Amino acid sequence: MPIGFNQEDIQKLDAVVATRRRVKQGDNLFSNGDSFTSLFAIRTGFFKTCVSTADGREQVTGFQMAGEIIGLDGIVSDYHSCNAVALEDAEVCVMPFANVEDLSREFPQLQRHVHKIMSREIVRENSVMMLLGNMRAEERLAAFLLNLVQRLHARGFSQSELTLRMSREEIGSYLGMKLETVSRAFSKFSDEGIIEVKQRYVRIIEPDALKKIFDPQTCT
Amino acid sequence: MPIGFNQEDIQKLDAVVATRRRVKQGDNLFSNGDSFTSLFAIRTGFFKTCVSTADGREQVTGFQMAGEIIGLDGIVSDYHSCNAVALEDAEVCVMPFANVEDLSREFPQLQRHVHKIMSREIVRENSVMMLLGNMRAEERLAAFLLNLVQRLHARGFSQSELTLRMSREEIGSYLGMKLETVSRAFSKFSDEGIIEVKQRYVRIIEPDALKKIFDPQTCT
DNA sequence: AATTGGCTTTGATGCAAGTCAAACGATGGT
DNA sequence: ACCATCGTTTGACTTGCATCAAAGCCAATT
Repeated sequence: MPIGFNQEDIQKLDAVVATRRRVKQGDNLFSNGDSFTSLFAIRTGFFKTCVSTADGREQVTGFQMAGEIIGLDGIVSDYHSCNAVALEDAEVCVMPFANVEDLSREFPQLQRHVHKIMSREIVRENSVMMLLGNMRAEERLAAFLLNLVQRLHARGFSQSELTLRMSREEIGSYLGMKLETVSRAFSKFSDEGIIEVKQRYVRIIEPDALKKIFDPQTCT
Repeated sequence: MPIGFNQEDIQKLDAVVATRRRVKQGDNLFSNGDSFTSLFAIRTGFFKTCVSTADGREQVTGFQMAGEIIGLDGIVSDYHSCNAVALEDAEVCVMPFANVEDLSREFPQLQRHVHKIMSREIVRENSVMMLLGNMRAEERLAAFLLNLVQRLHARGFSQSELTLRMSREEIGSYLGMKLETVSRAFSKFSDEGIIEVKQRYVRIIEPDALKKIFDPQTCT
């Protein structure tokens, strides 16, 4: 929740949250084609969102963790155009979008907050397009790891250690590469002493080396 | 502008537009790092938006035509994170975002409209991610052409003929491929009699064949 | 302790797209 | 009309990643 509200406001703002909902690992919070009614704020757990073609190819469009909002894809056409899958047991706040809009009109701060969340998602997707369109496999993985660990750090976790919630295949789908290529890139980084990998546990030994792979110019 | 307003409302809504602005071909409407104050509605002309890395690689993130809104990337951090370049002489309506937010609070219809525009952009980017992550060169170009001609048709232009406003290199940047690969894909489609190409003029002879390339399953 | 199944790693090979290079074609200026 | 410039096409070659295949690792189950 954004800052700048008094006690009284905060009580009203609680009204955006209708209920909470638990989602078991592997279950969908919502699916492509579901009618859209609510945004979801992740309280605990970890999600992926993905779209798929008619012939079954799947593209992971994002990974979301506690504090992030999912469901924005549904606003435009009143039904969802992607799937949101829990990668571990999760709990979300259900925020009926009608409530969000009503209260946004009352509280400019909330209105601004909603706009920023949507804009942030647009900007994030811009940088994923850059990743997919211009970068090579190892650059993609380096950028991915740095982004993940940075977001986890902002939530109070370590900035050098993490446990991946997703498989090699899901990472590959997000980064536009095959699971074998993901695995090879992990092995390469590991051989070079940049990271330590043990299954889904990753420790970043040389963050600067990762940054350099991701962006060779700025990091001499 | 969305429907469902009466005469009086429409007059008030005119207040979102502060001024108009002309942008010459090749000029930037805004650039990465510019402070964000306004959204822009394209009246005439054609734009590309693009982001770039420190080492100079550029990724076109979208092409925008009359009636579309650009500048949404600036909301989250109050400065723009991409460049918007006019691909032909253009005119835009400048809509100071403060006005948009103020009037959104007054007119739920406008509020909804703004939300939908942002959501639509998120969904569009999702499908570009699918293109970049999962599709091969010819599929990407087929999808691109179909999307372009569909948007032009919605504006009253032909559904079988178009004049590209962008170079092979810009198409390639958008689709994550090199200009030579774009050119080869055009030549291939042309050899197969699916399209006719003469520089930037393109006539779609077999739209169904394009759809089939783009999505082999659903279009038997 | 052995078995099963899912995920991951590693190796060998093939291919789509990138790179390099040259020629061609349009366009605009002198 | 000519030339310079820029964008495009095409060909020959290279390469990074995908594909195919096999083996290894780990956790859960019997």
